[in-house]
Amino acid sequence: MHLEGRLADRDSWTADRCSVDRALSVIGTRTAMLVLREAAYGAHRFDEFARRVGVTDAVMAARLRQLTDDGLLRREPYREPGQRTRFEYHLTDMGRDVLPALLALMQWGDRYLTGEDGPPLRVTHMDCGAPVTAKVTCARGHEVPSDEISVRRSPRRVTPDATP
Amino acid sequence: MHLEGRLADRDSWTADRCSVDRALSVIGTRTAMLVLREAAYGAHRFDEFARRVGVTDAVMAARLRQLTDDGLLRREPYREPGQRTRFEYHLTDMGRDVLPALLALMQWGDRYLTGEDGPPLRVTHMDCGAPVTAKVTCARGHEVPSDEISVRRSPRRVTPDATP
DNA sequence: CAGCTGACTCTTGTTTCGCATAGCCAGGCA
DNA sequence: TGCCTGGCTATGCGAAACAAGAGTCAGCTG
Repeated sequence: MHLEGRLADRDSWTADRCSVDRALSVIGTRTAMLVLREAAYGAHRFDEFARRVGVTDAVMAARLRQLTDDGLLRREPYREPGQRTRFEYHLTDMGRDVLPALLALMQWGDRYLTGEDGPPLRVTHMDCGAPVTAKVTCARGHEVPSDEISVRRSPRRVTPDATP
Repeated sequence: MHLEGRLADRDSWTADRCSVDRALSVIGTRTAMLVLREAAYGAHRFDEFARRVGVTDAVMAARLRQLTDDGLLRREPYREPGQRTRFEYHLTDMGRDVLPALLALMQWGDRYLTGEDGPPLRVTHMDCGAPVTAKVTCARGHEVPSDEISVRRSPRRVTPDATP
């Protein structure tokens, strides 16, 4: 990673409240990530989340509430025959877009933290059967190693008033 | 995401101690991620980490120790003229490979959690200048949306004893 | 030698996360 | 009516993360 422009002098700035930090304040807890994992696997209902994540209903209620408040889940009423109305939890676009981060974490864990019998799950592309990974790529399709990444400050958009 | 084979019956299994969970137990704290962010930006020395992450030296000492113990950082002695020997912290391969997850988080934060003035940093490919993102792709190069992802259990490799 | 500095370490709160337990409340069922 | 069940809430507790401040220790400088 190469810092460009004013960023190059690392003594002159800090990355406080950067996007990584902000993201972690929403999905930085273990249970938040695991709830999103289960939602990606297709879980929708309270008891399913609680059982599969392996937490008590109190913790799960708190986490589901936080994630809906933050906009990653959407509550939808449902009604089993002979039961009262309850709520299901569905991923919003915001929640679904955590998937790359989740896959990147899984991949890293697969690679460095599984015992000798390797990754427990295999993730593939349904259409072609090839294994799926989270890759760092540029918009032109190159896979980008860390030493080819350039970081600079976004230009402040001060309503540029595009004169022709 | 589609669960295949025995996984399809979500009542019959739970994903406890999956790779996501394992990964979170190593890099699941806010400061661990931020230390890796700074290391990716090129930080090496104790006071630089402490200052830029914005934590006390006590917390930083604990975090650097944990990350070196876990194998994400490597301690290397250095000596400033007229100073005693001190240590620098460098990313190992294991640490560098967290980058995709870090970028995915940054990207997600950029998209959903920045104020109206948008992402603070622009990340590009040095060679071609195109923006860099963490994408979910298959080995054949297709970009894979979440509904085209298939998950199944890895075949247990029980020393298959390949008889010809 | 005394004093200083930088990298840690130790101690003492405070906050947050998660667990355990108990209680609430709507509706079905006896 | 009373009981049961399943989401959800409330309270109290232990563990961990982090802050704040003091202490340690090696080696340089005066």
